[in-house]
Amino acid sequence: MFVGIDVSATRGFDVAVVDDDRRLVLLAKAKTLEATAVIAQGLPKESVVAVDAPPGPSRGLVPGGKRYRVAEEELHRMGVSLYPVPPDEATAASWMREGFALFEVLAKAGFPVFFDGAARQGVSFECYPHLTYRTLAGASRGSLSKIEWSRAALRRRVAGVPKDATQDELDAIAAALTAWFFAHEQFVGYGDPREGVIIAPAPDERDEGPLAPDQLALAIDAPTAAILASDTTTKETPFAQRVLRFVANIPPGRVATFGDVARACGKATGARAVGTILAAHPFEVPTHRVVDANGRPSPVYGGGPERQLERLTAEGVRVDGGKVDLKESRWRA
DNA sequence: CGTCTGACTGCCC
DNA sequence: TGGGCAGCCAGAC
Repeated sequence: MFVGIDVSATRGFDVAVVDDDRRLVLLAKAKTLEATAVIAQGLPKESVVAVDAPPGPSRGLVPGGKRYRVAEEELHRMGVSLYPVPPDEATAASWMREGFALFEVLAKAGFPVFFDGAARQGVSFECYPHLTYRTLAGASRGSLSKIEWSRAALRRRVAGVPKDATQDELDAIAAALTAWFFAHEQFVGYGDPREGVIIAPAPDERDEGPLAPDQLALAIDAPTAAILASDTTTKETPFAQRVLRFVANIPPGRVATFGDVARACGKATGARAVGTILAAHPFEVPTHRVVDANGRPSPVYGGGPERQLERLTAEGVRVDGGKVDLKESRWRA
């Protein structure tokens, strides 16, 4: 089985499983690391697990005392940006720390991290869905929204992708697909093996896509399936999920405007709706990192706008005259 | 369903 | 610089 896991610090783990014919056989959300561990333990030994998160901190191998990883350096040179992993675990973003923990769980379940050498089964590795999409759909996203672009990249590569899949789910499927390419010796790795590599597909030119017609079937043992079934509620709409995922990924010390979030989530004029969604999830994502187009905090932020600015100040954001310096602190994903 | 409201924006004074 | 205002989208009846 080829397994993909999308990690979110606040909303748990999305898990996708693809079989050898590239049919999606399982798509579910596990809210906790423990639930994910149960899934991992139920996997066949010869599975390959791809995770959208780093396995460990930077080892400082980039010349010049840089703090990020070699993989980030290499991808940056290719025009692919990703949030850098710091050398010290304590300052890593919470979703990164979830990733570190997940890789430990996977190792215990019989899937140690792959560092280099020939592809083999019974391993886990880091992937980056954005990079996978880029390889499969082309570098330019054009006028497509992120989710449309993601879906286009997976079309004809994986059978059985639900029409209403969220971005989290698509990312998990992209990870599972990356595991498939890895196991079929069609992959490239970025980074230094001593530190950890990011794996991306390198599709064979003769690649003809999934071999079987669309169909969904559970191929996991019953106890695991039962746990998944009880843990699969996703009440948010796809747009709301994208918004929450995006905001969850704004790093400490950076901010985004409501309009930035709306644009990144595929609805350029949906800034107001972003506010609606954040208001409904005040504790699940770092909403203090979202400010208006002038850099001002929300008048109705829990605890007051001053509290929001305090939190930002504590993260190192410069605040002046009741507003943040957007030029300096704005985050571009 | 239709209608209303809001952690928004850009544009016009 | 700042207030008014129309347009916008998701969520709540």
